[in-house]
Amino acid sequence: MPKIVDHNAQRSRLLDQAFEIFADQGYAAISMRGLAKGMGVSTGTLYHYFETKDAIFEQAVYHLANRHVQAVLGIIPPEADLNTKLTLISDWINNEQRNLQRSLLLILDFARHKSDDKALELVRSSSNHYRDTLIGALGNHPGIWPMMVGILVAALLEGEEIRNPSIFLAPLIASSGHIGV
Amino acid sequence: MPKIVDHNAQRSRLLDQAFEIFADQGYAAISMRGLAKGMGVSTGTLYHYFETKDAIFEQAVYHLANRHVQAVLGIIPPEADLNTKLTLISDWINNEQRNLQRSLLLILDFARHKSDDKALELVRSSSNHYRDTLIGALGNHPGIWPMMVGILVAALLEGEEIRNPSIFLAPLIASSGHIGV
DNA sequence: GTCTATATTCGGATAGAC
DNA sequence: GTCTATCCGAATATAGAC
Repeated sequence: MPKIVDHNAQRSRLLDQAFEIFADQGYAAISMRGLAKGMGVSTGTLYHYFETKDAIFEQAVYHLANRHVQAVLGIIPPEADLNTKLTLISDWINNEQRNLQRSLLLILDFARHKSDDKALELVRSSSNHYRDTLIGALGNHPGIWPMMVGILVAALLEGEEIRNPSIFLAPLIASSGHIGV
Repeated sequence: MPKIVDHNAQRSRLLDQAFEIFADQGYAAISMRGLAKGMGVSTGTLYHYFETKDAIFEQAVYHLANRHVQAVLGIIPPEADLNTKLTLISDWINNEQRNLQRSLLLILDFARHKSDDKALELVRSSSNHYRDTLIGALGNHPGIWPMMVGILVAALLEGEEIRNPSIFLAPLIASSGHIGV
């Protein structure tokens, strides 16, 4: 009988590593050899688990988006009131800001360099995944998604850490009439 | 007699061209040779006007930031009321969205690849230039800057055009008690 | 033209479950 | 010992720089 490894778990581990490398170096800058070396496997192994370099990238992005989304869903009790949910999400953003910013930069970098239809679809669908999760948790208040994205990017531009994102998010929810007033 | 060209005007023209090329290809991807070729001048000419590739990039970014800022200041009568100013800025964002997004992507791309102190300072100071202009025109309402950035980036992610940014900006101003209510 | 570097392929080596 | 998923890395083909 053949050597058995948990194919899915191994795949998942490879995707995590691939994401780190892509996020550090950018999509175009890293070669399959460099990728394999950085992951401690051979190019052959990489092709055993994935079709192409594009496929690795695509799946790595989705993989991390899914992990993020699951993490948010996991910490938000559906029956909690809006104020509690807002606090929980705000804390989560604080803790995950580096990773969220890295994801965002990687996606934008990818969209910049590869602007064919498939690439744009990847960008759109992974960003929608984040957006829909946020809206699902806090409700569809106008501007909550651009504000969320802007908080992450503005912090990058300032070179500072995000302190308390709920300061900016709360008024948007309040003005829709669900909190305070 | 030496050939006379308006040194400043020529410089300015070169910076505009350089920005377009950097914005299209990214900072790391383009060589001085490629830059010169794309601008239709020799590398010698380039080095006559600028010290290094870094210097060209830095000045090109500042040059465009200045142009944008001056454009905004030019269309906003200081004595206009807040609603009028908001409408004017909103229209301007609509018209300039492509260029604003390109600037933003270029700056983020640069910050990603060169993260030494000088690079971070360039990022910070050019982004502050935009932010202070916005705040100077509309007032320092909490969240107005991240919202502005987020509107631009979220549109990139969705692959859609920005329609009416004032929908998102107005409530922030209103909730500070200067408009409506 | 040469040279370099890339993505992808392929024949074979290895590990480990039976 | 047998069998095969897993893994390797040299080889291939192709593209682009110079």
